[in-house]
Amino acid sequence: MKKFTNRSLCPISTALDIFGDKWTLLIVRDIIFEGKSAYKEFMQSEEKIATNILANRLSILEAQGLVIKEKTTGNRSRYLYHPTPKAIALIPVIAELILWGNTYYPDTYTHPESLLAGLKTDKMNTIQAYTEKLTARLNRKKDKLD
Amino acid sequence: MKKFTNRSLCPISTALDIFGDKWTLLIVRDIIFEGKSAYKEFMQSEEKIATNILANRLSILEAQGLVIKEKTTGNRSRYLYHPTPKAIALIPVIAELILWGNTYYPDTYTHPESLLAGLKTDKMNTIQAYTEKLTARLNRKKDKLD
DNA sequence: CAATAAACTTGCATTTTGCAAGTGATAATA
DNA sequence: TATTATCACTTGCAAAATGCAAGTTTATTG
Repeated sequence: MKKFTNRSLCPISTALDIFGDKWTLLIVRDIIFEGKSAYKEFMQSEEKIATNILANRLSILEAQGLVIKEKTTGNRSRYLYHPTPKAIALIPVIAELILWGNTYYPDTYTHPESLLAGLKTDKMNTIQAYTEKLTARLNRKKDKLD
Repeated sequence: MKKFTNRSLCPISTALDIFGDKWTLLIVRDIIFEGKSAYKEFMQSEEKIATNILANRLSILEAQGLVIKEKTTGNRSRYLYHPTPKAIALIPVIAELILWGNTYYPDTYTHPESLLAGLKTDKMNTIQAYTEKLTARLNRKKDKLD
């Protein structure tokens, strides 16, 4: 089990204490930009995460309040992982990562392709659009529970 | 030795292949925002990086073209690590990390304190100011060599 | 009700991390 | 000039994390 420790009161190191590894942000990417929500879907990503690592990271994301785990009934996928506002707030971070990555490794690309294009031509609006879309979806979910 | 592998052509995963760990970005933080350049200075950071990890990460940063290692003479510090444009281009990523971290962990703070304040009140200008300052310093260094 | 599938868990070898101690080269000091 | 100190590491080793394959459990479909 990966243990959680706060190494300092630096916001950067605090953030890295949570997702400073090779896998966690890829799961967030899948949830936020690819609309994935099932365990199986995360397993299918190109980077081939190991199943025990995925289970571990999902539990950390849940414990840190970045995802909520929903139990469904009568469905093939029995659990669904949804982003919280705290995860949605990572969109600007990931957006800058995408731009940096593609600047220095130009043969990289995103799913969907329009994401990278959008960030290049109008970063602010692209970030805002994704943020609002996911926030709206989250609010609809919340309304249903009332 | 940590080995470098490209897990996919995703710009995010490509970026994480380089600095997807708990330490690398903290070294970049020290270089960029705290003006550190000597091995000893990195060792003194609050997070207490182990000396073998620091040596390993510096060699990776150098190999990936994020820092250049300068040999000095007649000085106390015999080697100095300077950021390349590729490292300077990480400023927006780190800036967003700072904002995210401080939003969800409000008792965190930055060195210098003005950095966090600046990002909160005028993100774009703060990023631009740091970028230009470091780029100018880099160019002065380059001129000297001509 | 048997077979399939989803979401894990377990076991184990390999790799990475963390900690302490040691080393070699240069620089300051007596 | 000899000695001491400092810097930038390297090495050794125990502990933790990762990667891979196989197994388990619960629900669902034919």
